[in-house]
Amino acid sequence: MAKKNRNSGCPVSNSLDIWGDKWSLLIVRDLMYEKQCTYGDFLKSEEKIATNILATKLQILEAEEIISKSQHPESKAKFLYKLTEKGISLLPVLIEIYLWGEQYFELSENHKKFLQDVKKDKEAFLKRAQENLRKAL
Amino acid sequence: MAKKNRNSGCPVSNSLDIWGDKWSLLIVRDLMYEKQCTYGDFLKSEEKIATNILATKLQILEAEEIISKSQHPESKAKFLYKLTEKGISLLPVLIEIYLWGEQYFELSENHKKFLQDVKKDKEAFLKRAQENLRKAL
DNA sequence: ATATTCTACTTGTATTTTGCAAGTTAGTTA
DNA sequence: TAACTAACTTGCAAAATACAAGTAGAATAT
Repeated sequence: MAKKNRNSGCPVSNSLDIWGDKWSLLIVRDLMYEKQCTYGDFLKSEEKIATNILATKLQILEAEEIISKSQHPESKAKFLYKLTEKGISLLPVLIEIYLWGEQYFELSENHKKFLQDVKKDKEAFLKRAQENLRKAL
Repeated sequence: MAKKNRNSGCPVSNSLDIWGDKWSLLIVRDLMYEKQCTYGDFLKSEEKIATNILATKLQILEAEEIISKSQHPESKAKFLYKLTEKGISLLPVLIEIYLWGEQYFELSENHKKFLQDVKKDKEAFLKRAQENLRKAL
């Protein structure tokens, strides 16, 4: 699972090479909400990612230093996944995707509530959320 | 090439179902820069998309009303692809991806210049760029 | 202590998507 | 009217995705 060579010179292309797929940003989304997740937590989320895909994507995101993997303080059988600083800096991207999606899809109540919060003051929300996530680093 | 059923309730998941891949946002990027492109223009861009993939992605993006296809005013052999309003509203997403990528990749000179412009005043840039694209609608 | 369950995966295989190379067809240009 | 261009399509190989089942070590229940 080595890093691919990225030489496009375009930051969009290089970024999409890492997390431009159906699942990576959903993993980041889960970590934005939960701060830290176990393997099982990811499996539980609504979109029902297949376990082998999850394993692969977690490996890639860890290799790219977007997430980190650490021991669970209460069990040797569990691991905790968290966003790194590089992952936390993806929040503005994620929020803009939320805001775009809001315009064109029917949302569930919890997502509506989340966006209400975001839209009150986007910059303030981001700052708050990112600071909050940094505490878990 | 029918639309898939999207019922996740999460706007991120629903959005990624449409354009969560390596190529779709690069097509949007090209249209942000160029305003309107022919099929051949897309093929010329740096990342060298395969022609069958391009055809498929253009179809999907058109079906999702993110881009529109119209006759070229000067030739019956050519078509013009443009961003729709739905596509234009993807610009904030694209810009945040640019800004994220800037932090973690080496950029080419033209992308550096572009970002310098963006960073002077992000909101103003977006408004200007979006208004500019709307003129071509 | 040991059998059962839990947690984080891995493996096998089918399906879908991506990628490359080579057509094809209608419209344009020499 | 022949060559060329533009926008695709087709065929096939390779890779990614998806589903189902299995495994190994740690925790829990008996």
